[in-house]
Amino acid sequence: MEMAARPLRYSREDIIVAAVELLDNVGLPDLTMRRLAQTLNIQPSALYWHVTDKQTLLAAVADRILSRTATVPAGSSWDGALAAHAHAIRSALLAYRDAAEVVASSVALGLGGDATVQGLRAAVAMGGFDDNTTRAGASAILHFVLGHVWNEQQRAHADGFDAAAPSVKLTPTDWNDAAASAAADFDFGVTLLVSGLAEQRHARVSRTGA
Amino acid sequence: MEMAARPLRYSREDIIVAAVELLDNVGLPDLTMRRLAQTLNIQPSALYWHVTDKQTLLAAVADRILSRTATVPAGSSWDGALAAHAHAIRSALLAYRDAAEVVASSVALGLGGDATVQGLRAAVAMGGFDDNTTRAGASAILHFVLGHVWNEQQRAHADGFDAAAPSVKLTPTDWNDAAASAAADFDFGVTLLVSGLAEQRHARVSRTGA
DNA sequence: ACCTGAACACCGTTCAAGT
DNA sequence: ACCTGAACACCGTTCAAGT
Repeated sequence: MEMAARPLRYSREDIIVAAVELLDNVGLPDLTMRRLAQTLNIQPSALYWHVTDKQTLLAAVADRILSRTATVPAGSSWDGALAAHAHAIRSALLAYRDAAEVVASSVALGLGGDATVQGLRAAVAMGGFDDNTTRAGASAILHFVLGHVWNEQQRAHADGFDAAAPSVKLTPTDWNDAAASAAADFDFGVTLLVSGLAEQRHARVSRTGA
Repeated sequence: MEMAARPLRYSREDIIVAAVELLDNVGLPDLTMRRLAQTLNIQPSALYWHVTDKQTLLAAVADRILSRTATVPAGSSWDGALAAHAHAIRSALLAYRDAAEVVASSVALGLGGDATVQGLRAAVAMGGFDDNTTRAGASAILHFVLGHVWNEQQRAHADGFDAAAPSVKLTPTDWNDAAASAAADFDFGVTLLVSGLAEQRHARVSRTGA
């Protein structure tokens, strides 16, 4: 029901910001080019002056959602920095509806999340690992983070408005428990990967290029 | 160009099998209800007598793709069984185009992959971990596997038919190298999680329910 | 530089009706 | 029990044309 008059002209940035907002309001399945155009009071075709296609727009949306997670907290241990980074990514994703799915898709397509990957690698590299280990370790962490939060957000949406399994009816108290155990499970997964990496460091297994 | 006459009547199983085959042939974006109906020589609406909607069909497709990975190899160590299971899931996914994306979506939706999750948990449980650790550990592994193979399959498709980054032109030799290093990275990720779990076992950290 | 208008080639899903 | 025919309410994208 937004009736604010539109500016005479939009920038590409405006389109991306509006897309992030629409994503958060209606979810990924309803984030369509036509609906986005509608909220901006322009024709659908006008969007294609600013972005080449929907996939590219979604990649830009993903990068914007992740934009505050690129910096590595300096002056701490590599394992602490890595865990902190993983948690920062989770927080950024939880801030927008369906964000994990959008980011996971863009990352899989190789279109987004580049700065975030760099940040994770930087944290791993602090541990003095070789390049291959750094790359593989960072991407293992990223995959876990995206998969976990994707599940988390999907369950939240299902429990919020769906019948799901009619046998288990969730009360607000259960909802808090679910959120707490999701956070605990996330932390556990991160710990698993970080300590696995630490173990690798101790074992000094050679992992030089293919 | 299949011109084989269709049977008088299809079963739900026939629909699922045809969907898996179509997925492998044309990929997920082109796996539409209308196109599936076309390959079966029936009207699109006829599909809805067999399945309630596309989401449910895709969940059934996911379960079928994973169907040969549910059993735990008996008589080995828990960590060996777990790693073997992870590799079995990867193999099953690599057998069909875009399989990782289909399975990841179904798992996130909570609609499929149940038997596979049970199998992973059974392997972890062999290590004598408590229920929470078993659940969280198994799902961490599954998230990594799905994320990794999703990337792997997406890159394979991009390199096969796309311009991608015109700066790097991939030769068949590079293609082999890429496949080998993908396998190595996968194995490394699995090792990270398994050894992280082993470490947890040694440390005997209490992780009783929320 | 930025947008409109109109079209193209599609989607998933429902539902009465047929056999 | 299984399928047809026809419709509904949408999609993403292109492209000439306007300002």
